[in-house]
Amino acid sequence: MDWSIQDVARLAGTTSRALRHYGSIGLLEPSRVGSNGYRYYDAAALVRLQRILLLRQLGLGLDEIARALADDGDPAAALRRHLARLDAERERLARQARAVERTIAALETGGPLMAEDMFDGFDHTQYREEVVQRWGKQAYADSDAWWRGLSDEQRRDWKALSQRLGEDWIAAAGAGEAPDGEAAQALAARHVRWLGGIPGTPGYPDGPSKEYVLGLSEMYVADPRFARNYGGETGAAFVRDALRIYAEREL
Amino acid sequence: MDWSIQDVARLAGTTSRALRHYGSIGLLEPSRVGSNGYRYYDAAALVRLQRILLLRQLGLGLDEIARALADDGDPAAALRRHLARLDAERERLARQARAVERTIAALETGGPLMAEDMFDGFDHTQYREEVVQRWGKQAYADSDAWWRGLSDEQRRDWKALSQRLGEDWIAAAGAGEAPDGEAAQALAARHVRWLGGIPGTPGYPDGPSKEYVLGLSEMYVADPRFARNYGGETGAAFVRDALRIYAEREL
DNA sequence: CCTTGACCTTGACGCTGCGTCAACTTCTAC
DNA sequence: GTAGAAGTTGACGCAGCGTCAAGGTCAAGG
Repeated sequence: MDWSIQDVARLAGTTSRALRHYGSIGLLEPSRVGSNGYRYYDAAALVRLQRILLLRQLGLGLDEIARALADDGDPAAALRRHLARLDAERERLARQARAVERTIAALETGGPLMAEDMFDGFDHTQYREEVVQRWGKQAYADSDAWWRGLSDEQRRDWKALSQRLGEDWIAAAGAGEAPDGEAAQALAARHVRWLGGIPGTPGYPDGPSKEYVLGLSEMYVADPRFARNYGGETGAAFVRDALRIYAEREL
Repeated sequence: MDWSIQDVARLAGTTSRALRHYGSIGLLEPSRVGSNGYRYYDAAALVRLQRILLLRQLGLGLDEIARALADDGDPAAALRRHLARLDAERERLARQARAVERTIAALETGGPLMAEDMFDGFDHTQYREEVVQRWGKQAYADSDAWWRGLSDEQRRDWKALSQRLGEDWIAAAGAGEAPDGEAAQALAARHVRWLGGIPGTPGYPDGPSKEYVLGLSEMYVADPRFARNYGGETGAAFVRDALRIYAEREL
């Protein structure tokens, strides 16, 4: 008992083209192929197709569907991963929407700021190049959209927070604390939480990955623009050591 | 005073490939091209590039950016349209997320419902084919995701609401009301609001479009499955007439 | 038996916004 | 003069099919 490709498409509410596509990528093979090349599908194939279509409607990619439906795949786990992605995407869109709103407001009150924004942009892009190189364009665009979405007050708060963190690091280094000591490790934990609040950091929103923290801490030392925030080269080295220890222990 | 493609890319924080792409689609031409084929950009081009990149970071497509930056384009209007799209997309994702959550819950409590869901799906797809034909796959997928995202209680509520609407139509038709009378027009308004609550309807979430209402009302008459909900062919004709008048007047 | 029309096949381009080779020419500096 | 950096024009790749194109197959009717 089997059906032609058109029958199946109608039954399942999809198209014959999609079925051929699924066949060509090995996601759903016809149960039988006639000597004339016609594809035929049996009930088992239909069940599998229903599962595929359900997962598709929920927004999963075909490769993930394949993994989820494999013998050792776990559909529920795949769905949970997907849910996390959906939430992240939704947050991204929310940030972008806020950025768009503020841009509209700026356009309407301040006139065409889009040109005057230039130099701010240029200054900004000294960092951009590096961020993009190290962590990808998406990361930069995300964090930039996040920044644009903040209000002036929120930006002030953020700057103050960042500055206090820097000052505390400098103070700790100046006080002769040990990088693996309690004070430095507490600062490291604060630093990682602070990082986690920046969208676009790899691993957001679960918190930054170990590699990211390690790479970043090296950058603090290597790059004078960052090092300056932590009291120059020696201060940055202290930050790096403390972060490295923290990352190895906790991440 | 102009810059090479690499200079511009670095200054603006993008890549030479992107600049060439913008050139090839006519979005940003170099201000000058050397006899050797090298591209050079002047300050005006840089300003335009900054605008382009700003809009890109806000998520606009290149074609919309082109329109927004054209002489007769309105950047603020483009941004507002974009904002509406962002919100719609966010809602879509929210619905999809809810659907995913419920599917996870169903998977974990009821075991593998994904197969048993089949027949419900098959029954469902009697309509699917037509909905897809008339209003596109996206519309169907949206409304299906919406339906899956509802709780059992919400579904009961929805069904009750729909049924009451149908009963009220039948009652009005039976009472000999005129399609352009106050009672019928009030029902039509209710009907349109009811439609507007179904995601995936063309025009959602602003309310259904006039064409959609007109087309749908014809379908109520033509298709016995829908006509049944409104008291058969004569009842459906009454609904159609009332809706048509309402649509012409109000939409 | 032949035609018509519905249904099937494989193959290939299109969409979005570039990243990423590839193969070559040109400029710059030593 | 030559290495190396930077420039050029193609062209493929990605996700998931939609959409021709060109042609073979099959059931029904004249």
